[in-house]
Amino acid sequence: MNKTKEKIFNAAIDIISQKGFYKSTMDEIADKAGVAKGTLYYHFNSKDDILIFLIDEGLSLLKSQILEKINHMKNSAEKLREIIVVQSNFLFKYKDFVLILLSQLWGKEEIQNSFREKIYDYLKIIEDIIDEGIEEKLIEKCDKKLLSSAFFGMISSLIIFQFRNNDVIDPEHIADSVIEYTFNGIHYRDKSL
Amino acid sequence: MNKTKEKIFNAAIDIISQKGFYKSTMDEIADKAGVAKGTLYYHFNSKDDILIFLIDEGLSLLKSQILEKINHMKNSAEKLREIIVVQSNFLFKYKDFVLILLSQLWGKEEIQNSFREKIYDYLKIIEDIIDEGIEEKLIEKCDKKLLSSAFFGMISSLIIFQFRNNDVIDPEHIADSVIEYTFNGIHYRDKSL
Amino acid sequence: MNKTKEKIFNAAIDIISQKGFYKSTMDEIADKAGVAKGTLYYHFNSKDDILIFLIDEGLSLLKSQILEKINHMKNSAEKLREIIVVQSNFLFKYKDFVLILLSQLWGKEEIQNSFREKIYDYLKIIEDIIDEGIEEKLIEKCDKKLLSSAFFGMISSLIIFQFRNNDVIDPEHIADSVIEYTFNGIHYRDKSL
Amino acid sequence: MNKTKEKIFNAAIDIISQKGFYKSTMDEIADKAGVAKGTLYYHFNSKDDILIFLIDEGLSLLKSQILEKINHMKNSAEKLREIIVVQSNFLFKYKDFVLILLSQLWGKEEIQNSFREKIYDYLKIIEDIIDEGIEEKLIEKCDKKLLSSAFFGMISSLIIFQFRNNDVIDPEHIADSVIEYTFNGIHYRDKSL
DNA sequence: TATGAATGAGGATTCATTCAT
DNA sequence: TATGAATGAATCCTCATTCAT
Repeated sequence: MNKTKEKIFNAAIDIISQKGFYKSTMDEIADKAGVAKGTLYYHFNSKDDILIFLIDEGLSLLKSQILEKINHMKNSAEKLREIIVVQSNFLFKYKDFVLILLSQLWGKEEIQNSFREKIYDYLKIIEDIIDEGIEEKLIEKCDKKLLSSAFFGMISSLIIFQFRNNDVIDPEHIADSVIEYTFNGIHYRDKSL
Repeated sequence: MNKTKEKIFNAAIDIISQKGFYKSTMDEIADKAGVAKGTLYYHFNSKDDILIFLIDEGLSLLKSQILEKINHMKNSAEKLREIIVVQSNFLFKYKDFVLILLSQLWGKEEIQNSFREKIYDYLKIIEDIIDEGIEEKLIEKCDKKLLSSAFFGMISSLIIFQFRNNDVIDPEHIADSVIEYTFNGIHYRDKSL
Repeated sequence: MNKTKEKIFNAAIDIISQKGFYKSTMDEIADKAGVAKGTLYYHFNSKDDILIFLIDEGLSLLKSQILEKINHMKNSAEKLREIIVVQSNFLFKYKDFVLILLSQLWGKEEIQNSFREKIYDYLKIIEDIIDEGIEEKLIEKCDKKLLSSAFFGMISSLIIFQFRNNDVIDPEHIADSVIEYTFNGIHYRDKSL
Repeated sequence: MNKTKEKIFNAAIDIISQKGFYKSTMDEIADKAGVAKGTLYYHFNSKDDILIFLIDEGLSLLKSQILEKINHMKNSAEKLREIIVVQSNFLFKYKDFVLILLSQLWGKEEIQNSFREKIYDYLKIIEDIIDEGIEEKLIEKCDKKLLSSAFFGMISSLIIFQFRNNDVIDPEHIADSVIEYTFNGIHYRDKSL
């Protein structure tokens, strides 16, 4: 990504997360990037193209961060814990990107189908780990597709929690809570025994 | 809601869930509803106004369905189970509405803030039950705001799971799995003992 | 004019003078009049028709007020003086009507041509008096059509003066000044002689 | 003003004077200007903005014409005469502009208030000269604000006279008559003495 | 006489995209 | 590579008018 394209990339994240994809205009993005509108079309084929590029870059980053971390781990439960941590941190570091992504997952149009396909690729990573965990008897038998969806939705929607609390929350706390919740559930267990 | 307004309401749900709010046009909605474009504006102030009305009606329905069910329940764990069941069923029965709702939760504009406020109201119901459950020692101590967000996100995102499986899924199965997951977590427990 | 029509008439004057004819809507006029929109169409054929009725009624009133006053006057200079007084007072008493009238005199469309024709009828009254005055050697020979136009424009535009001074002006003072100006001009005359 | 903006400017004057501001459409103006509708919005923010630009340009031109002429005059009576001449000629040369201006002076909306403010600026020029004239004992003491309004209205409304006579009038004749009328009034004076 | 729900033609405005420079 | 003036299809919204009651 050269200098100009990067300026556009950052401006697009900024503007689109602020106003939503459809309410963002090429003018605004160009303005924010400090380039002429025509320049956008030199680097991207269309407005949709910018969005696709954004999503691809963001998801690639998330995937690579996760794979890098869990690469040399052996224990699948540990891997899942790490994914929760990485995804939580990613949520806060790249909040604007995540907002754009989440706003695009619910449509029935072709472009949104393609975004969901990319999410499925990501979920596959999680599913594979769940599989491992089941095999290793670290994780209960379960519907792994269902679980990975739930897993993804649970963490992502925490961004709503973040809105509600005006951004003053601690990613560590979130990750810990989600790990506890995910592994042990909310059922009360008498610890006095 | 009179006859005409209801025709518009149904057409709007249909069109907007299909194409997304911003790609839906007033012409299409009017066409689908079988009324003239001007009639839309006789019953609603603006396109936004239709969306707001949709969200309000949908969330009211969900809330009333849940409150009706848990009204005469005593056990808070039972109540949470019921909420999972109702919300899961709602997800499948009113999939189109849920898609519209989910697509609107991630923006920073005033209208989306207002939608999130309405979600918070809904989450309050869940939080109160969690509180009860903690008091009754049926549920572990936890961050209830965080948990209710996670809870909502987990169930909602199952709609992605549904997309992935081309709609051939069983709401019962989903509800059961989510209940199991939520209460006991995914940690393997040796049942041979 | 029956009760309902009068309510509409007054509401129309009010709304149209406030927002201008084209920015006024039938809804607003009906609202202000306290009747249903359909009722407007029972009493008038169209929006234009309301405007025409307004102008006709207003100009008739002005004409009748003037004719009543100058009817038994003999001296044409006195008559002109009286016209200035009446027209000045009319300007302040029926300011809203005058504003509507003045806003309509400058177009090239058929309806505005018709309004100007009505103004010409009014100017004829003045011209005839000027004629008398010239014959009686009370008024200098002049282009009476030009003069009556100037005369009308001069008084009417005083409404601009009124705007500028936030309505706190004295019609008497205006009438006196215009009379003095009209008859003697602004040329300095040495009164010490 | 660049080439395209000038084309729009001329087209707007033409169309708006013909049909009135509110009955003129952006389509018509674009057509007449020989540009696409979007081009109008590249050069102006809105339809109102075109009107404001028109009024500003026209009044600037009138002011500069007058100031240029009276700049090196000493005698204030001469200056007033010159203003009458210039304004009369302007009336005929830029009849379309004057019609647009006059149609906009009578409303109570913000935009019309702003137009009147601009007229007040113009009237100030006249007032100052009246002041000078009074000081130099060339003009009788009078209410200069009232007089400048009357003065403006008198000349402007001659456009009605022009309508009435189907445009076949002589600006020279008008200017002469108005000068005579303004300075000496219409009172008969026995010249045989 | 009076109502007000429904209409639909009309108009202002937006904005992604193009292209000559 | 980069620009920005120009485009015009698309879209929201307005509002005078109609008509069944």
